[in-house]
Amino acid sequence: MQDAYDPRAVEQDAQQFWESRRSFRVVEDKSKPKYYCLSMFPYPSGKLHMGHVRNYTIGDVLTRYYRMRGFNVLQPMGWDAFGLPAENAAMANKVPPAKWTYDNIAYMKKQLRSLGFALDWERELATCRPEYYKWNQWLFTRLFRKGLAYKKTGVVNWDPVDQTVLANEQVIEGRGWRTGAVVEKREIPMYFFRITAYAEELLSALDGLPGWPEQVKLMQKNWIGKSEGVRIGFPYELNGKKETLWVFTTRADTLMGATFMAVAAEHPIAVFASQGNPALRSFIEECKKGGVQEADLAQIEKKGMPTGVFATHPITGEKLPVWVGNYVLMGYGEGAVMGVPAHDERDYAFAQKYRLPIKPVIRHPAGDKVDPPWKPEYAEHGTCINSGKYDGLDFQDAVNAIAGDLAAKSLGEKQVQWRLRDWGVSRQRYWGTPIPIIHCPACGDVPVPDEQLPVALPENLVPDGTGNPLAKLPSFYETKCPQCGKDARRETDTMDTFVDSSWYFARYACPDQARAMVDERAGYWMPVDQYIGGIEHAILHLLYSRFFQRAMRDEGLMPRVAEPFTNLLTQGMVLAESYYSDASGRREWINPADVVVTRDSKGKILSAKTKAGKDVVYDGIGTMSKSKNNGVDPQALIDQYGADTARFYTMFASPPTNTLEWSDESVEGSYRFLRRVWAFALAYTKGHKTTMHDRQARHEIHASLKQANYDMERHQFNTVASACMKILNAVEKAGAQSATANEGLSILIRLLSPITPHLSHHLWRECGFGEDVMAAPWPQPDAAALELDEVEYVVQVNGVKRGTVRVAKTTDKTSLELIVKSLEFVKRHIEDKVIKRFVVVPGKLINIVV
RNA sequence: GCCGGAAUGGCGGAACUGGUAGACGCAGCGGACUCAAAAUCCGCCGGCCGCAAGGCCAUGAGAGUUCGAUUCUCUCUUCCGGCACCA
Repeated sequence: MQDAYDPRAVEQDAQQFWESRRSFRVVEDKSKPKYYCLSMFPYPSGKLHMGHVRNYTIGDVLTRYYRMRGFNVLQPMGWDAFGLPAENAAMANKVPPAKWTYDNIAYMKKQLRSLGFALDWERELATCRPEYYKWNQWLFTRLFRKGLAYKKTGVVNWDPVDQTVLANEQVIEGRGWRTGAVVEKREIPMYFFRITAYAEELLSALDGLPGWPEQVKLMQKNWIGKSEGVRIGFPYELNGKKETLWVFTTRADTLMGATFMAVAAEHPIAVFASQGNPALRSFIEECKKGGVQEADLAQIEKKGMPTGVFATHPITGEKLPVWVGNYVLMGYGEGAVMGVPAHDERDYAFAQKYRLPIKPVIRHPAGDKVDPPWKPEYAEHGTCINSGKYDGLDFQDAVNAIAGDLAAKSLGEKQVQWRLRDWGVSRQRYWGTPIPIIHCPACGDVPVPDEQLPVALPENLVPDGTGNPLAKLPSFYETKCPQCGKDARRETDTMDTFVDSSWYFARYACPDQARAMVDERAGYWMPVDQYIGGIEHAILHLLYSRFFQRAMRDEGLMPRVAEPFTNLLTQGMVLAESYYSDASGRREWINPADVVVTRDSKGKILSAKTKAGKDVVYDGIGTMSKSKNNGVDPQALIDQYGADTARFYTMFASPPTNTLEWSDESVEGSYRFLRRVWAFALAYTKGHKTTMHDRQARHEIHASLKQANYDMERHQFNTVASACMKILNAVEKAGAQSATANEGLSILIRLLSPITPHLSHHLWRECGFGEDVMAAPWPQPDAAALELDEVEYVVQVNGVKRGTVRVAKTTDKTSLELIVKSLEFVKRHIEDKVIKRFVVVPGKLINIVV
C-alpha cells in the first residue's frame, strides 16, 4: 500500500476494475427485486456543471447502496440533445448544431466516466438520433388519429425585424434579444397535445404518489387547477344579429354585482367593434405589444377601452358596457369575464380607474361597504345582499339558485374549469424532431405513414436567426401526399423538446429496439423506482411525463404502468456568488474564481476585487448561469482533488433538497478526511493485530452506523457523511491495532463506498476484507454494542437545564425522583417551593415544575 | 401578480414522533513537531455579565398553544424556484 493517498492512481485502477468486469451492465433478472434509479438526463451544453455532479452523485449513491442491499439496479444515462442553445452556438460559430451537440456529448461523457458513476453505458441514448425521435413521430401520428394531437392557433412572441418567433428566454424586457425590436404577440397555427383530456386523472392520481414530496404534488395540483363554477351567457346584439357573450366564473354568487364586461383584445366583439373606431383599433394594437409571458402579463398596468357594445344582464336585464381589457386573456376560459368590482381585486382597480359603478352584493367580515382602498376580505365568501331574491343566501345556496335560474333561460350551466391548458408542441425551429404531418391541398393534414418514418432531420444546416432553415429547404418540405399522391408540403415545425424528455426513461429499458417504441423489457423496469432531478422541473417536465406515460399506456404500451416515477427526489439548485465590473459602462460579469473578497469579522463583504486589482460589485447569490459568468467548473475540482473528494463534498455540504452554496474552502476539509481514512487504513495494514476491544469506541461506531442507515433511507446524505467522520474519530481513539479498528474499518469502508467508491474499492482490498467491496453485504449495527448500562438524564427546573445525572438504566421513576431531588444543583432551585409536576422522558430528560 | 419553498454561530449544516440548540465539518485563535515551511497532531471557539461558581440572552421579526417550541398555529419580512417557447 502506498504511503500517500493518490486519488488519480486509485481512481484509474478502480475504474479499470469495473470496466474489465462490466460491473454496471444489468439485464432483467426475475430472481432479484429490481430497482430503477434514474437521474434527469443532461442537456449537452458543453461541459458538466456542479448541478450535474450533485444530481448524478445522489443517484449513484442510491444505486450503489441498493446494489449492496441485493437489488438488481439499473442506472442509465443519455442526452437531452435537441434544443435552442445548439442553434445559438451554431449561429455564433457557423457550425451545424449536430456537430456542436455530438462534440459536447463526447466531452461530457468523458467527464461522467471520470466521476466513476455506476452507469450502464450500453443503454446510452441521445434524443437527436433518428432511432430515438422516430418514436416521437410515431406516437404523434397515433395521438393525431385519436384527436389527442390537433391543430389550432396559439400565441407566440414575434420579432418584427427578424420576422421570427422568439422563445420567452429570447425576449429581454419586451424586446427581441438580437434586434432590440419591441416584441409583438402573434397568433399562428400550431399543434397541441390534448393533455386536458387527462386532467382529472393527473389530478386525482397525485394522491397515489406517497413517494413524491408534498410540495411538488401541491404545485402540480394548483397548476392543473380544477375549479367548479358557472358558465354564464350575456345576450347582446351585433349588426342586428342576436349573440351571447359567454364568461366563466367561480363566483356566480356575485352575478348581481356585475357592472361591466371585459373581453380580450382578440375577442370577436373587440375585433368587430374596432372597425370604424380608430381609437379602439389602436388600443387593440397596443395590447399586442410585448411578449406572452404570464409573469409579465400579470404585472402590467390594467388598461381598457369601451367597445360601445352593451350586453344584457341575464337576471336583471340591465345593459352592461363591454370593455376591452388588456388583462383578459383569450387563451383562458372564454376570453371574457364579467366585472364585479366590489368583490374582485382586478375588477375593483379597473372600475376605479374608469369610474365604473361598484355595487357590493356580499356581506364580508368588514361590513357591507367596499370603501377604498381594496381589502382582501372584500373577496371573501359571505351572505348575499342587494341581490333581490337571492338576499340572505350563503355562497353555495346562491350559486345553486343563480345557476338554476340561468339554466331555465338557457343562459348558464355549472361547469368544471381547468387552469391547465393543452400543450402546444410546435416550434418554428430547426434543431428538434420534425412534426410528421404532410399538408395536402386536397386531403388536408395527413400524418406521415409508419413506413415513411422517421422523417429525418438534415444534420448539416446552420440557422441564421431569421426563421427556421427547414422552411427554406425545398428538398425537405417538397413531398407527395401519402393519400392522393399529389404534390404536398411537409410540415417544417419541430416538436417542443419536452416531448423528447417525456418518455426517455422507458426507452432506456430497450434502447436497441428497432421495431417498437418500447418492448416488454420496459414492463420489467418501469416504473422508475427513484427519480432524481432539479426542483425547477417540479411542474412542466414531470407533468408532461405523467401525461405521456398515460398516453402510451392507452396506446397499449406498458399497459400496467400509469405513473412513471414511484419516488421523486428534487435536489436543490447549486448557487454561487456573482460579481460584475462597471468600469466600461456596461456590466462585465467576473467569474467568482477570479475575485478576491475581504470580509469583516461578521463575514460581511467589505470589498471585492479581481485578482488584477480591479474593483467589482457583489451581485448576491444565485443560480450558476452563463449570463452571470458564475459557474464553478467541476473539472478543476476533479483534477485537483479527484472524483471521490468532489463526490464526498457535494454529499457532505448540505442535504440534497437544500440549495447548495458553493464554497471552495470546504472542499479542502473533505479531501483531508479522505486522507485521514487512507492513513488509518495504512496503519492498520502495518501493525500487529490484537483482540482488544474499546467498548466506548465500539458503542460510538455502532450508534453512528445506526444513524447512518436511518439517514440513508431518508436520503439525508450529509449526515451519512458526518457519521463516517464520527466512526473514523472513534476508531482512531481505539487505535489501529485493536479489534475495534478491524470491525470499524470494515464498517467505515462499506458505508463510504457509495459516496467514495474508488477509495473504498482500494482500501477494501488493501485491508484484506475481500476482492470487491460492492459484493459485500451492507453493514448493520450490533444491538449489544448499542446498549449501555447507564443513562444520562438532563435535569430541568421549570424547563431550564440545570445539570445532568447518570443513573443505572434500570432505575424506576420513584427512585429517580429521590435521586434528583437530592442533587445540589436541583435543591438550590426548588427549596421552599412546591413541586407541581415531575415530568420524566424515559432515558432522556427530567423536568421539575415548581 | 399568482403558485411552491427556505431562514439556526464568522460559514455549510445537526437536533428522528414537541424533550440538553449548535452534532460533524470549514474558517479563526493558541500550542506541539520542524532550522523553517507544508503536512500532521493537541486545545479553544454563539453573545453578554462574572476572578470563579454560576447566571442571563439566543434558532429571520412579532404573537399564541405547552411543564417544555428550531419543531405546532397565526401575522409579517427577506431570499430562492416555477409561471406553459431555457432545459
